[in-house]
Order: sequence, then structure tokens, then C-alpha cells
Amino acid sequence: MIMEPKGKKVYTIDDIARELGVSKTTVSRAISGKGRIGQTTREKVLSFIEEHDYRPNVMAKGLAQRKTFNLALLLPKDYAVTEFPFFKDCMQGICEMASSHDYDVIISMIDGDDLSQLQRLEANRKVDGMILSRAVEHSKAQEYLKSCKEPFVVIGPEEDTQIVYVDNKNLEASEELASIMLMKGVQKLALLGGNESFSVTKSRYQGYVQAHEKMGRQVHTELIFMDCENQLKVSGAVRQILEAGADGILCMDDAICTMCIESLRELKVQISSGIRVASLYDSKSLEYNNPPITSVKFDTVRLGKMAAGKLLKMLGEELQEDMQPLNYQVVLRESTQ
Amino acid sequence: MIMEPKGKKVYTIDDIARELGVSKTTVSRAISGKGRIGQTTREKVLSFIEEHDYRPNVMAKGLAQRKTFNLALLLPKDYAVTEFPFFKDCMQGICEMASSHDYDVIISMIDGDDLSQLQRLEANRKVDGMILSRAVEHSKAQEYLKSCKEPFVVIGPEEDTQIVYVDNKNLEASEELASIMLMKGVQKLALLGGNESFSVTKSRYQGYVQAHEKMGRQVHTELIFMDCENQLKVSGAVRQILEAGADGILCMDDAICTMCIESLRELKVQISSGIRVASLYDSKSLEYNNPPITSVKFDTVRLGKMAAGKLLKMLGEELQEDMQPLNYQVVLRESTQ
DNA sequence: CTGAAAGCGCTTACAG
DNA sequence: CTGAAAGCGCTTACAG
Repeated sequence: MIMEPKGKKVYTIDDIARELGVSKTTVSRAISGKGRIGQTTREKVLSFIEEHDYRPNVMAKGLAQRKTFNLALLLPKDYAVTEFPFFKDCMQGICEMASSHDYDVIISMIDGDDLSQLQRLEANRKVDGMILSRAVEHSKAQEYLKSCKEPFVVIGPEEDTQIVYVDNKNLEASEELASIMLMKGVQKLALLGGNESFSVTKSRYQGYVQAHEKMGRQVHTELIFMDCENQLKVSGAVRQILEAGADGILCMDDAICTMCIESLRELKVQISSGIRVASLYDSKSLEYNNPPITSVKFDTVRLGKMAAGKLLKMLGEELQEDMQPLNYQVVLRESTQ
Repeated sequence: MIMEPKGKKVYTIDDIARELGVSKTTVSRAISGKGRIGQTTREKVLSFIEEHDYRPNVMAKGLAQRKTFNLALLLPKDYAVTEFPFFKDCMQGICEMASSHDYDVIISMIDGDDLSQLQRLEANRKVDGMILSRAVEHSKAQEYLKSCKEPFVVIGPEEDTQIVYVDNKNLEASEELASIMLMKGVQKLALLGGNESFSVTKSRYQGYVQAHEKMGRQVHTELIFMDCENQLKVSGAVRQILEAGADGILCMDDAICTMCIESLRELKVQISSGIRVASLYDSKSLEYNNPPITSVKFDTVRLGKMAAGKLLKMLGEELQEDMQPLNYQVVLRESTQ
């Protein structure tokens, strides 16, 4: 436990220069490592700093360099409970990457297409770049950031080639999982989809379709239900799915899947023996469900890290770790046997 | 949609002074409202600013005033899925209050008793104060902040009178809900509790006990189960509760309650007719459950606002809205009839 | 290799 | 009521 003695002096670069009998230019150089400086001088400065626990004032440094060493994370104000795990993991990854480069993360909760918070953030110039955490089609926020020439990266798929983005391999994962189900003998595979305005929904939908196409199978459009936002909708969909004689259900995320399981339970349909079920996003509840549900695992913490990493790179930072492409993992469990 | 013309000049206070033929002192005064200044001069400056959309550089202002206009929100890195709604709402309240005073919120995810992130934040001096979002007994983080003389407020109950905190009325709410159940005729009221190291758990536990004491009823210690962190534990507890002949269950939060409902369903025990159930934290799933579950509603967004408000006050800001005490609301639903 | 000086964009005693 | 000047704590050409 580190205790700061009560009246401890907060050193400035001036103090150090004075005490060491050098100029503050020299001190600055010793710290930043930029510019030529003698070995001995550098060590003298560095050891003084170490000993007196000097930490440069980041705000002052920022003013001089016209930087803030802050990133903004833009969170949708209205995100649903079911999206928490995703945002939380993203946030963690972003924070880790940022702080390993001595950046901090400012959060801003933005409300749909209301740009006021964004404008405030932009006007205050307290961040060097921003991360938009939910890709939405035709997003006003994105337009705005572009028009401000603010460096930013989007989390989610992005068609605009001028925009930097990171994304889980949603399409591929969806296609793979759907293919597996079809190969395992599912004849009529239903789809329970999420909010249609989210880009991720589109990707997963496409994966489902492509799996059918590549295997020369017909897509049963009457088995596709989008915007499954509550139990009522899901129950209705499940009922129709069963009536239509489907023998498999692909759920776009764990929340939808949880509701789907609940419906099946009410209707007394056994998972696996009665109908096969899989989810495109893994969570504890699916793993521990009885029977355990087949699903796709994404590494969202790493997704967040990559987002922050790309942004830092745009800001001219050197990344220590070079970034491997993102991947996913299909976890086969009892529900699709 | 506000478009910034591409090569738009970013004005500084110097530019304005020059263009208007006044000193920058005057411009500064017109903006801040501090110091004497002529009506006409002020208006001239203000309208120029308005017209050219000048926004002062917050970093520079901060350096001069030795402030940062940032608050830190300390989030536990390991928080559980079940705590999301709470943290999310807190965060929203904090962000709203902060931004209405032109402060920003920096997040830092801290890992149990590991102080490294906290030390970094402290050393970088990029925040004026901090909000600790989960009260834990004997928290190292709290000790550390105290020793640094960093202004901070804790969300959760706090016995140390030197520490500023905000808290939902957990004890009172718990007592009231337990009392209601007892008054409605519950003879043996079981308790499913959360993580014992969290302060909130302690408060709710006390409420349960006090309800019994004030009504001259005996506390059945064999009906109390703490640390109900997963379905397995809850199912075990519920079985014992039923065997012991309890006719009511008070769940400390909505996640525990959800697991409790699941157990009861498995055991084919009807809620309300078979056993009464209530929860100390409301969420959509409880409201829409069949039967709907009696629970306590807290206004967590406002809790967050109050936390930020108290901190801002400590930092010398004038709060626009004066803060009403927090309250809660018992929502009686079918599960306790 | 090292330093004096100007500058980042503000605020704030102090003087008038 | 207004302004010149110093200062916040750094960085960075420029000169030596």
C-alpha cells in the first residue's frame, strides 16, 4: 500500500531543473526520450524523478503538444440489458489498451440521433479521437464525426471504405453455425433475429442465408422472424416455427435464445430431441442451461482492444503488440446433437 | 445537422481580443462572468463568440485554474452480469449530471484490490474527483483515495463518517418489504442473499432482520442463505427452504429472484398459491414474469446523479437543482398475494 | 550534448 | 470598467 506523506511536494519540471542544475529542456528530453541527451545527464534526471516520484502534468503536456491523451467511448444511452455483456467487455478492452498507452477513456452516452452530447464533446476538445460502439445504418453520429474530421473508429461492420472499423466475424460465424446445423441434418432451419436497424443483425442474417445458398438449400422465408425484442414476440414466433414444421432454430444472440428456450419449455418441446437450437452469442446462461446450448464465442474484450488500438494508431501512437485478426469459436453442445 | 465548414478557423481568446480591439482579460471576463465588465463590452464579446462559434479550450482553462473538469468513475472490473443494470443506470446519471456542469467522465476499471489503475489515474492528475461505484467493506481503494486526499464519493452505505457517500435506502426498503410479507400472513420468511462482502448485502440483510424484530417475530436463521451466486446454489437453497416449511421467500435482487423462480418452476411449486416471492430490486423480467413479482424499485439514475452532484459540490460547483433525498417504491404484484 | 526563449490558450492578481 | 503582465507546467524550434 502506497501512502503519500501528507504535505508531499508536487514537483514540476522546473523544480527538477533547479535542483539538478540543468535546464528544463534537458529534463523534458530525459523524460520523453526525444532529442539528443547525454547518457549521464539522462540517468541523473531519471533517477531523481524515480526517487521523488515525479509525474509530469498530463494536462500541461497536452496543451503544449495539442493533444489530450483521452479517447471518447460513445455508448448508446438506450442499450438493452441484453447488450450489457457486449459493451462491458468492449469497454474493458478499450480501457486496457488505452491505459497501456497512457490514455484515458471518457464516456459519453448518446441518445439515438441526438447529437448534442457529441457536439459538446467535440467543442470541448478534450479527446483526441472517438470510438463509436454501436454501428447503426445511416447513423447521424457517424456523419457528424466525419464532417468534423474527428478521428474515429466504429465497432461493427461498415460499408463506407473511408471509415475505420473493427468487427467480429459475424457473417462467417453465422454462416458456419448455420452450415453445421444443416449438415447435422436439420431440414428446416428457422431464424430468430434481432433489431433490424443494427448492422450486426444484417451480418448474421447474411450468414444464415449464405449457408443455405452454398449448400444448395432453400431459404424458408416463413421461418425467419426479426426484431425479436421481447418474450411475447419470441413466443409468437416459436409457435409459428413449430407449426411450420421446423426442426432447428438459430437465435441471433443469447438474449433471444434465452427467450426461445423459455417458449419451448412452455410449449413442452424438448430441445435436441424435439428441435435443435443454437445461438450466435455465447453467455454463461447458455452454457449452464439444461441442455447446454451450442453457440458462438467471440472475444469481445479483444474486439475492444483492437478498436482502441486502431484509433491509437491513427493518432500516431506506436502499438506495442501487433494485432492478430479477430476470430470466433463455435462451441458444440448438447442442444444441436 | 451542423456541418463545420472544412477549413474553419479555430478561434482563440487572443484572436477575439485582437479582432474586437479589447484585451484578452476582457474577453475572458465576458465569458466567465467573473470580474467587473461593462454591459456593452460584454455583449459585444458575447455576440462575437456566438457568431463565430468560439469554444474556449478546456485544457488550457484547466491548466490555468488547476482543474481538469473531469470526474473519474471507478468500476469494478469483475462485476457480474446481474449488476449491469445497476451500473449502467448509475453511469447514465453520473454522465448527465457531469455534462450539465460541463465536466466529463473518465472511466477506470479496477480489479479488486489491485491499486495500479488507481495510482495511474491519481498520478496523471486528469481528474478533479472520483466516484467509487461499489462499496466494499475494508476496501483498499477507499483507503488509498483517503490517503491521497483525493475528493471522492462512494456509492453505497458507508460507516466512516469522514467519507461522503450516497446510497439507496436499502435497509428501509428491505425492512418494509419484509414487513409487508409478514403482515400478509407469511409465517416463515426465507432470505436469499447476495455476495456477503458487498455493503448493499449487509443493508438488505439488516432490513430483513429488523422487520422481524419490530414485529416481535423470530428470525429463522436456517432459512437464510447468502452468496447465492449461481443457479446451483439457489436451487439447493430453495429445496432446503421448502423442506423447512417456509411460505415466503425474499430475494435480495432480481438476478437471485430469477434463479429462484426457475428453481420453483423445476420443483413445480406455484408462486403465490404455493409460496410467496418478492425481490429487492426490480427489473423488467420480474414485471413480466408470470405471475408478476412484487419488488422494490430504486431510481438508480438519480442515485448516479446525486453521487456526481455531491462530488461536484465538494469541488466547489454550484448545483442548479437542489437534491431531493433518494427514495424507493414498493410495487406489489401477484407473487405476494 | 545543452539551454534560453517562445509558445500552447487560458486566468488572475495588480494597477490604473 | 479595462489592460499589461505573469503564470499554469509542459514542449520544441533555434542557437550554440
